[in-house]
Amino acid sequence: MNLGKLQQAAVLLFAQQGFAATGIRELGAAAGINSATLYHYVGSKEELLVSVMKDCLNEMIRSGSEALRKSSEPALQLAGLISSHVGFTGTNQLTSRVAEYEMRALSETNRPAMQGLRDEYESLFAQVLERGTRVGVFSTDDLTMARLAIMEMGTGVAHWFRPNGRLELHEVQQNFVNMAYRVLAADPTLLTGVDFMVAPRQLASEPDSLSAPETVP
Amino acid sequence: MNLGKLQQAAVLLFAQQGFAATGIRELGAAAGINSATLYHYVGSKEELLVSVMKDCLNEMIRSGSEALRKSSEPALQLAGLISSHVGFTGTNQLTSRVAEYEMRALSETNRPAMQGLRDEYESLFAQVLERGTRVGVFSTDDLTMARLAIMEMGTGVAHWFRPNGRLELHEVQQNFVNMAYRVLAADPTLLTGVDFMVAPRQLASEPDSLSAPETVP
DNA sequence: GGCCCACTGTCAATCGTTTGATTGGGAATT
DNA sequence: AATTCCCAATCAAACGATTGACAGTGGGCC
Repeated sequence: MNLGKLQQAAVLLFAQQGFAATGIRELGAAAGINSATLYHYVGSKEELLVSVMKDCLNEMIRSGSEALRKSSEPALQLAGLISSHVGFTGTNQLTSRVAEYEMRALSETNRPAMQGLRDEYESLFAQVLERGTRVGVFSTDDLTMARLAIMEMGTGVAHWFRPNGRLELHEVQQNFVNMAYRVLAADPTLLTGVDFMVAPRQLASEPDSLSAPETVP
Repeated sequence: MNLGKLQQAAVLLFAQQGFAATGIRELGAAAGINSATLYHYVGSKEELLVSVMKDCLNEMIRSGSEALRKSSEPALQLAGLISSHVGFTGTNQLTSRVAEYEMRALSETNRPAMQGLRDEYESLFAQVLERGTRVGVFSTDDLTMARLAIMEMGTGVAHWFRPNGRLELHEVQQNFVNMAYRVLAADPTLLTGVDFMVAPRQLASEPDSLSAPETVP
């Protein structure tokens, strides 16, 4: 037993039922330990959620920043950033869903810090879009709305992507870069022959098998 | 006191803290009644959630279907459908957020019916996109992903739109239609001089004042 | 002998729900 | 018009169950 295993059990249950609806006895049972033993690994139920969210957001920021460093051209930076975003979201579906949905479950003690990380991550997109617009590679009626729309559609990948499904993750990444380019009226030929793809890392908190409820299609 | 007022109080609390984290005493206090009185209006806490979700999804389907009937041209139908979707989401932010987030809170008794309504709504988009692609007004690498992306970015409006903010709702509707057209490589001149806009209705469950937590920007 | 890890058992608090009693005003009957 | 009746609306109180949390205990392992 270790924190990672506990996080996995927590993420699975939090994603399925929500933080508030998940009891610590349930968490313990899923992790194979007694509910009291849980307090040897984490100080409280909320602290467990915080550890998951912190790991998630930090990795998103790290991966996104790494993507930005691969080029100085805004259009290519955006491609890398979206590739990172979609790749991470597809690889860590449940964890990123928990990090998105359960922000409201945090107490006033922890929320500002987590919201700060989220804001920091979103600012990566804002910066790239602003620079790209300034140098003229992007064109939109409203840059703020374009940013929100692009981020949101990437985040949505967590809701429907299935490994071993019709599409490989790298295809999804590529396609979302294309769609974002269209939204921004960016020149898609800028991408030819350039490797902007970022290989996503799987978090310790992400359950291996996606035993999520599956209404077989 | 009536069901609508109760729904409003419920939606506000469910949107802020989630269904599971909201107690019926809290619900009663917010509605100005005793927790026991609540059971004269609804059979259970879950039934209260179901009534909200049912009203919400039914109105989304009704409004979307109405938009489709205003034209037989897929590109214009899509414009109306997106306008309806964004308009509804912006007008009923909290209600649609609850309907989206709290699907998992439903018991096995109620979830299939609600999920069925959601599927029915999504099929409106699928049909229009499929027809538009068939007649050649839309062009995408992957139609399914485009549909998911377009729907998701519209749904995201519930997360950031603020009445009396920088943008009017009709501007947001227009802009999202434009962005969807770009994603689908549709000809924007098809829209000139055509009134595809759908006026959104406010649900009884939607709280009037958006007294949501506001970290003043 | 120490040091972890895991257990049992228990705590007050809160959960969703039900009960029983009380109100007030409109409908029905006299 | 006066009286009786009814029923929706409301309440305080309490139900058993469950919650998050923790103190205390013991069994392995070094």
